[in-house]
Amino acid sequence: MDTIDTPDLQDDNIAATAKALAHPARMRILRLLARTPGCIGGDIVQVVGLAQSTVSEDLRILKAAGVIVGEIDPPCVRYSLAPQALAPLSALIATLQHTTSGDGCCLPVPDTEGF
Amino acid sequence: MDTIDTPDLQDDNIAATAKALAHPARMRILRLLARTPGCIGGDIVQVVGLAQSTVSEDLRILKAAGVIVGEIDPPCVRYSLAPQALAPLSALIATLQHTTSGDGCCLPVPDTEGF
DNA sequence: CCAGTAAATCGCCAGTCGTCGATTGACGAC
DNA sequence: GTCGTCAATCGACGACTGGCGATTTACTGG
Repeated sequence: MDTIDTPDLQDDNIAATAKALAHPARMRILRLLARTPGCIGGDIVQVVGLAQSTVSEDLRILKAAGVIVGEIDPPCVRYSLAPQALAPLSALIATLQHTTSGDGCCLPVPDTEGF
Repeated sequence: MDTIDTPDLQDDNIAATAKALAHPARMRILRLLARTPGCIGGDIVQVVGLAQSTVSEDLRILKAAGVIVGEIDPPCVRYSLAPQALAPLSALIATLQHTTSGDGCCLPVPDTEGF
């Protein structure tokens, strides 16, 4: 397994992506955006049930991690997923899963590199 | 109150898994274990270059998240990956990545169009 | 028995995170 | 010009995390 030889620069990037996901509220936001691409900030505030400022902060974090994008649509802002940002993390997880197991699902390693 | 989100109680679990990955040192440990299954704690301390107590704490976190297991081999402890713990997180990421593309796997993907 | 090694745990500190209310900024409507 | 709405930002607070050294525990070997 030479494909996983510590390219340390990517580690921080991947860790940042994982950190963006590592919060139930942000995960809810991502799920919501997966179901409803282009929904506006106010809707997200309703769904996650936190203060508007808190949700705005979470959206900022997700935007900074590159996993969502915001399109200004004058009264509001429409958010959507930017799933290509998940590719490095996905590749790492696939590598870890690939080492000793082939269980779970039908596809062994999804090729997320050339997405 | 909320009407359109998933009733999935695994959100906290997935967030905890992501949190365990969301740290460069722990990511290094996982990469090392992918390369060298069954290596002992002392080797991990050498590789990550942090204090023994810090590495032990990171190993505890990874163990608590279920992504590694430790087998006591009396002078030492041998650690290995437990990649099946990554499956829920992997499934979530796959869902997010495939919101608009669809896939032939067993995961139920919400119907969305427009990519 | 005691000594040695490896891992886990403890106590502490500094830094970051999560959350909130309040405020500000942008922009269309009137 | 003024107002209303929505999002972003600010300031503050408590809670948690990451890191370390020091200590304790568990087990083997003499």
